[in-house]
Amino acid sequence: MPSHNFLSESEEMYLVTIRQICEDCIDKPIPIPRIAEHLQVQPVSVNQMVKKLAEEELVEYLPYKGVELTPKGHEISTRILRHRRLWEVFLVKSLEMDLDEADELACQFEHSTTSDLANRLSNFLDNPQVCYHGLPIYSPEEEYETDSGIALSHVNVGQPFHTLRVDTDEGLRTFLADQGVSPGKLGSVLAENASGTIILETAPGNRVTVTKGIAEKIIVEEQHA
Amino acid sequence: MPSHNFLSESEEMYLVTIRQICEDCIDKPIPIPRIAEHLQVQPVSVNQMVKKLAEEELVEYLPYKGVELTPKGHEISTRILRHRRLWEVFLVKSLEMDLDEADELACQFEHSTTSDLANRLSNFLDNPQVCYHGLPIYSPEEEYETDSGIALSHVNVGQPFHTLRVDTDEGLRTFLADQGVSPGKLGSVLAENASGTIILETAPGNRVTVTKGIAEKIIVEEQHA
DNA sequence: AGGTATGTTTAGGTTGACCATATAAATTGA
DNA sequence: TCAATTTATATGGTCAACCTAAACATACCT
Repeated sequence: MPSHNFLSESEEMYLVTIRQICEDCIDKPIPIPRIAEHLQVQPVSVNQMVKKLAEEELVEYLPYKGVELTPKGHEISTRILRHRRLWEVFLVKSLEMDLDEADELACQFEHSTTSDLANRLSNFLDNPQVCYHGLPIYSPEEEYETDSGIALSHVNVGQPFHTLRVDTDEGLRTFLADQGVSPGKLGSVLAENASGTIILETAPGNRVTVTKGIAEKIIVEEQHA
Repeated sequence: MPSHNFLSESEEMYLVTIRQICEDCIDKPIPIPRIAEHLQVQPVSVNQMVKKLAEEELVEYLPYKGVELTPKGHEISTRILRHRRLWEVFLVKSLEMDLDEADELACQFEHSTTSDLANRLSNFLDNPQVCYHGLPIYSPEEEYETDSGIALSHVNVGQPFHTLRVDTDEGLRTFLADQGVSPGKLGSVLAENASGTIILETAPGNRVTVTKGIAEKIIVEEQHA
């Protein structure tokens, strides 16, 4: 039986954790031990919680394989991440907090944040598209984003694009964000060699070279007209 | 034995509830059933929690009489109320939320708010002195406020003053706030009759008449030179 | 002073989120 | 293919915060 839709803080944390591991590494079913590690909790506990979430149809669980978010679970985690990142931006931008402290607090606030509050906050902050980690702040509509993006490795030379996601680890993401490759930003493909290495231009005169491997993790949308 | 000083959300709620009943009505020891009523909880539960709080030396419990905050308890509840009211002001002033919704949310946020965050928030809001209910936003120093105020009923005719607190029920407090009698606001005593009824001036030409009973609940500080 | 209403405590139960330990099952790789 | 490793589950325990029901103590009023 489904849907009270009253999730505990704990349930919410599990959902976003699963979602974030997903964002980081693409390989679809997330094994339970990885979740345990992220949450600093014993695998047993994750197992129990995953069962509960599966009953509520927020995740699908394939024993010995791992866990995947259902559309419902995806939608909820998207909303929570939106809330978290909006708070992060507020705390850093308006209150000039440390990014680390801001993250910790945002992580608390996200659970008591209603959609209405999030919208007001977004509006107050001039609708930021990206948080201070370069991760996207989803808009309320795209709650189950149909993911129209394609990998940068499949973009033709000369094609302008804007970045949707950067599905890499934190370090690389930060590096790329510094180079102008982060959600919302524009760029174009200048050249590509036989081995798949790609040269981008992210701003006039600012060029970035990435390997094929990395280009596969950069999800973009082609820019037309 | 005392002082981890890690209070659960629940413990914090009990402390501020006791504090607020206190703010509202002055009669010192708060009976357990009143706390239960405020928190919409069974008296048994309050009893248990009060015992725990007493062990932590945050309240003093006199069976069949009631509960009083210790200085430590007072300090903590003051800090929490400061946090709550700052959030309330932010949500209403900056995000234009409904006062009711703002209160509900502020009530959640207060528990994850550090003093540092509160100070930044206060600063961001231009250090407001009063929340939208006309209740004071304590400053971090006066954590155990030595309560220098005197009752308005003891102020001499002609004496200017500023209001510190209005220890009445919500309805009356709102009425008085509308008339210019709320924390931080100035006024002076124009006249007093034999039965103790007092006439105030809160702004040029704006007069308010209050009974002796009410004047006893309005705590002010005399304004000199 | 005594009896009732009110307040307090005891005892036992529930739920949510975690834990440890032990056993069972599946995957992996030599 | 079979042992070694990894992963899952079953069982039972803790702790916090609540609950009900019933027993008990006190206060207050006549």
